[in-house]
Amino acid sequence: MNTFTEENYLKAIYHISLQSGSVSTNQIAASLNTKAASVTDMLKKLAEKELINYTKYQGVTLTTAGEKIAICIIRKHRLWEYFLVEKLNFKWDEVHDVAEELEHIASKELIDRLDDFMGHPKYDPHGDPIPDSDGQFKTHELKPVSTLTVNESGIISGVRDHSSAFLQYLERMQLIIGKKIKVTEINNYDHSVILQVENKKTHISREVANNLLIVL
Amino acid sequence: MNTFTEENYLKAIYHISLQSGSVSTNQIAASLNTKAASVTDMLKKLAEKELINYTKYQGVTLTTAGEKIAICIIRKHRLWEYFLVEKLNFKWDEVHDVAEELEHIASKELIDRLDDFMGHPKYDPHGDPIPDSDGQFKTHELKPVSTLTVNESGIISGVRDHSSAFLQYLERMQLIIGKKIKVTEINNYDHSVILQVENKKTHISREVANNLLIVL
DNA sequence: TAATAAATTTAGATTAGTCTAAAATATTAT
DNA sequence: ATAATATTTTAGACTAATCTAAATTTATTA
Repeated sequence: MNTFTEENYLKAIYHISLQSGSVSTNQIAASLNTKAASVTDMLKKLAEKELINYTKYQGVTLTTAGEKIAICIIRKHRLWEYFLVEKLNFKWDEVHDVAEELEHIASKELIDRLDDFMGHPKYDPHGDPIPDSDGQFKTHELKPVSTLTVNESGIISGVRDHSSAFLQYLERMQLIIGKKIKVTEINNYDHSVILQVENKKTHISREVANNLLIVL
Repeated sequence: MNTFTEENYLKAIYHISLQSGSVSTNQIAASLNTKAASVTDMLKKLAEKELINYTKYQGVTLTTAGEKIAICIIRKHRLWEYFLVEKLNFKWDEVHDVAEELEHIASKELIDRLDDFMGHPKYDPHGDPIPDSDGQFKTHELKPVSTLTVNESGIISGVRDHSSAFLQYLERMQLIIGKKIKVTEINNYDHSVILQVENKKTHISREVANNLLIVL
């Protein structure tokens, strides 16, 4: 088996590669709050175990084996987040750190039973898809609110920023997963957006519109 | 905070001291499957942190601070065991190893909410008491079946051996927590015991009778 | 009570993960 | 194309936890 640290590196590489394809040493260091030198050491170790493809100075990609582990960790993370919110009444901005610990509990039996217990949820509390026990998952077609034009509408289905500051802001604004929104106005000057949410109007900045995701 | 390893040492010291008062280096080494030399190193570290009272060659006891941590770990272990059995349908002989991992999740909030979720259970699946969030707990007066005389009866309420072999044996024999038993015969030669359990008679060895605990 | 045995501690090494500072390589901009 | 800059790697050191082997202390027993 792999150490917590190895698992965290694989997960970080997976997440970064979803956005930028190949992954650099510095990106990993930034994402894990560590130093580039430490990352290099770990990359050698992971390459030795054939969990990543690594050539000096050229960045890394996950091997099939490495990706499988990364997805397994993500499955665990998201199932635990779902559990914490749905069963233990945590708020969606409070669960990340605890799930970071829980995701490293090894037992596959545990996570599959937890999945059963909760009825095989497809999305976690932030709208991210939960891989099934074979690592399969489907993301719905998500678009930032900022890509909508006036009169277009959609259903809030995810976030691009998972920080608790952002999540708390959304909760305060009642911009919650599952709610239907409609763009009623876009400010030409600062690109801020006015939304119709149920019977209220809500004004959000371009930055918020960029980080709030909907399905049409 | 303390490392997993430190927590495991404190827990081991706590458990051993319940049975034998003061705790020796070798007892700890045996209990943690490690070597006496490693234990000595850790004892110095724990003494440095004032979690144990330690004088060279004289064995150790927990300080108040150390005991508090040990009880907190035990609370977590037992609550998770309860969760695994009651909510996720694990068998009572399957939960120990997973709980050994789960008990090291730091969040106090998590464990208190888990406790709420399950309705503040007082005993874990093996009959061991679950400390409350202040570390308080009461053990019921447990006696081994082997201390009963003919015609005495009691309710199965705990075990002294937590090995899965023993737990599986008890399950197969339907000697399950909560069941009422009555001693109908004691064999003078090998001290084996015949029990009346519901409408069946069950014959158990002295060793089993020693490790099976009842309340009167 | 001295000799032997058992338990414990010290000394010195090892592994995993991390770090800083310096060296090597890659990228960019003139 | 080459100098300047940025990125990455290496070298060497540190901490936590472990180990074996040797030394020391305590306990036992003859």
